[in-house]
Amino acid sequence: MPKNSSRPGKKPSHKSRKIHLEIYQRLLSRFGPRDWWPAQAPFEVMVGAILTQNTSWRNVERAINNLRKAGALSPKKLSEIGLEKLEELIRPSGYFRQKAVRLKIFLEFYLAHPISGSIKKMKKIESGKMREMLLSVKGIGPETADSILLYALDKPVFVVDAYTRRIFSRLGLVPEKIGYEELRAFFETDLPKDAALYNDYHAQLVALGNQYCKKRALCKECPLLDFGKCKI
DNA sequence: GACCAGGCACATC
DNA sequence: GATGTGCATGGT
Repeated sequence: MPKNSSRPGKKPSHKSRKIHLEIYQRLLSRFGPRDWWPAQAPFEVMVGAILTQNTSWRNVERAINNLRKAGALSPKKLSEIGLEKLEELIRPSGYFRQKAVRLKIFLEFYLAHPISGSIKKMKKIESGKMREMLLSVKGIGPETADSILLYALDKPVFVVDAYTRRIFSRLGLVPEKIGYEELRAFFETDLPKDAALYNDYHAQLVALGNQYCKKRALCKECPLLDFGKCKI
């Protein structure tokens, strides 16, 4: 099987599905529907997915606002803008030199055949194939690729991030050093292939992570504290 | 002032 | 294959 495109062929387990749905319901009743990246144009979501690499969303918003104010938040404008100007605009998101280059490389990919700058064309490409294509772009790793697939293209791909790993390993449901693909399969194997569910579930986990599951434990009032056996 | 945040590529062993 | 390192701003 090609690298990164496989889904381990584990049989779905009703028990784990039940655990997921119970966790999700609990988060949903605490945080309400997260409505993540709802009104944003898919292209903005893709830019945000790159800018948010290892960075708080607050800082990404500043960078995106700068791009918007400069009229640079379109594929054409963004590809025309100079590298130094782009660096200046996205500076608040951190790693600005790296990210400016990554955005430029991504734009080349996005504007060239077979996508030709069309979200519609991207959506038509089969999910696994699109994932492979995204992963072949320098600067796009698994989480960024999956964020684009799920939040920009509505593909049912579960996004795994640092919070996901921390939360589920602290709950004792997965090993602390579980790999990205393995953790993704932990969700995708046992849940229906439902982009809306994956979208909100992941957003709920980030909400939980932000408030109650930072590196330094913030467990007080965590809605999952009594769930399973949290190790903290 | 130290630590952390919605990663990734690359070097080294 | 696993582990370490550089990249950088802004909040706590």
